[in-house]
Amino acid sequence: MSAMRKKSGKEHMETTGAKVRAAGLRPTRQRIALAGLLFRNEDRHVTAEALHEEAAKAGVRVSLATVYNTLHQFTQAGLLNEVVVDSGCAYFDTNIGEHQHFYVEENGELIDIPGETISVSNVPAPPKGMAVDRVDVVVRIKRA
Amino acid sequence: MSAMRKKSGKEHMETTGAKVRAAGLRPTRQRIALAGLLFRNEDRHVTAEALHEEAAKAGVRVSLATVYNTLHQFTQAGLLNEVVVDSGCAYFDTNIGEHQHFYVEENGELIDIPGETISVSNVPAPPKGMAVDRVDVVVRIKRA
DNA sequence: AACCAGTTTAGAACAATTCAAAAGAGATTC
DNA sequence: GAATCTCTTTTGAATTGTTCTAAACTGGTT
Repeated sequence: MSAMRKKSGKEHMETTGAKVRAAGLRPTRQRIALAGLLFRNEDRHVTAEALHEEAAKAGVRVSLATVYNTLHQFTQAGLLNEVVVDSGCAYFDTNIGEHQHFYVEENGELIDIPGETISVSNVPAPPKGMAVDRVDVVVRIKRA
Repeated sequence: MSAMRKKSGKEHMETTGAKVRAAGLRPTRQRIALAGLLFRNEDRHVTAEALHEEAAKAGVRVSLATVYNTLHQFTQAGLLNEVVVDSGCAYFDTNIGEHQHFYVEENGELIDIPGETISVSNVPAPPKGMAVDRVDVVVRIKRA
């Protein structure tokens, strides 16, 4: 994942289309464009609003509703992870591997912490009939 | 904290008033009533809406705006902890000690995990100029 | 080219939360 | 105990982030 070769523009569009298709989603103009923005370079953290703006700036006309739909579909398909760090605003992370985050409360910025770094031990067994879905760790930081 | 003796009704009101005053807040009827509901028995997790309803049922007339204000003031005063587990709804926890949570995604229920149970190690140093405010661990669980 | 199911769109609807202005109530002073 | 001052509460409107809806559109197939 982190050892990802940079792709040329055309090559990128192809892999992007394939990615959408592989997720079982019809490769529409909008989904390909959004996937293009999301999976272009390194790992990213976006909000729906931010991605919507970014698409607009890139000259792609997509409605906000579609951005929301697409982010959720990608998440469901395992292409994105939803990160909850703030009630009132949903973040989506292109890094789908096991890892954690620094959250800068001041400006809402998210920073990845590689998955091998932090270790969480002694997570107790959940109540009868329940199973652990995932363990989220958020390190909230502020100006020193 | 957990070895808290149960208080009689009157005694409870007194300690409640004192608690509000000690937090540097004027002990108004509303704040005392809400503190009364919050710090009555064991640890609790509430949303603003839930506490508002609860107050109504208890015959206390408080506006929703005041519930929000009060929850935030109590949080700022260190009487409550805000727990972020769901974008779209804020939880407040009367347990202000170091501890973590199970979060039942299905119904939005929060369950305390005692502070000594889970251990998180190797939290990396935050970026230059930043300091760790706190480390939140949420164990998301679902029906097995 | 025609067709259908799946998509997108704009705008309305919604839910949680905050804001603003006016009325109300602790605390303090006389 | 009334006047007063400041902090609080209230109501209802405003905001924000997100979802819904119905109609228009489009990718894929025939």
